[in-house]
Amino acid sequence: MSKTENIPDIGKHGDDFSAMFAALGDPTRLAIFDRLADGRPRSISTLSDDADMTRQAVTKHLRVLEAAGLVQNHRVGRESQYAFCPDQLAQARAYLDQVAGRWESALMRLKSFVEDDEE
Amino acid sequence: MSKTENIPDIGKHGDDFSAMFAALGDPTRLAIFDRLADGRPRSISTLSDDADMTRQAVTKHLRVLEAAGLVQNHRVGRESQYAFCPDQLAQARAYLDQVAGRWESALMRLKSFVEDDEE
DNA sequence: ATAAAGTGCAACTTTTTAGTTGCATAATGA
DNA sequence: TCATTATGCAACTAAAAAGTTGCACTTTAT
Repeated sequence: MSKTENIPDIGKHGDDFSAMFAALGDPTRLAIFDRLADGRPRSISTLSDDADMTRQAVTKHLRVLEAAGLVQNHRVGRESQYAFCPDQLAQARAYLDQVAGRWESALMRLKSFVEDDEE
Repeated sequence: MSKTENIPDIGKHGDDFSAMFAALGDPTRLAIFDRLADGRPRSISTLSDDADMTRQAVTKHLRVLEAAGLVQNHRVGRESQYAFCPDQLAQARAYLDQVAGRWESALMRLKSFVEDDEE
């Protein structure tokens, strides 16, 4: 286990993001999340209607999304409404932007290196 | 299975994104991906050095990332170099932006609805 | 009051994923 | 040449995830 290379600070914050990506990493969950992006809260039954699986399965998916902070739940009467929650989405976007930014910077450095080499 | 509500076109493209998110949804893989964002290709051994798991495990993770189009592999001599691949990352960002956009639009509509109601 | 709708909990099976080990093979350096 | 380094393949174990079923409970509508 040589520690020669610089070790990125993943593990400090990287795990958090991976949990959120994991929540989105299931087609059913991503579909639910995508659907809730119109702002309208929906009950579990409503969300289960279009899914080709049990209500219980959908419930589990919703709890995974909730645990990841991607949706919010509040009970109204006998039904529990799940609603889109934009905060974590913003976090995910910020993270991906940051990664893309590092990549761009690396490209720039490589470009200027090549240019320096050519003159 | 009532089809009263409008069904989003997830499944047409949503599954693709979920596969990519799933690839990023593991802390080890996200760490590798994050690390490769500096543009420097690295061999499997190099990437295994800092990981607290077997080289084979890292290899599997790299193949998952490769299958998702997040990294590229090419063999040089006896070692196989894995490099950052920005295309899919851009796709992911675009998708999240689109979702966030839909959410924003929904907020706007709600806002103007409330304003209309108040006057 | 009572049936129906919406949900929750718990136990269970099945499938996938993460990780390991052992062995074989190609490329490199002394 | 021969040891070393880097990798690939296959079989395996262990753990997590996905999904099911059955039953109980609360809320709503008739």
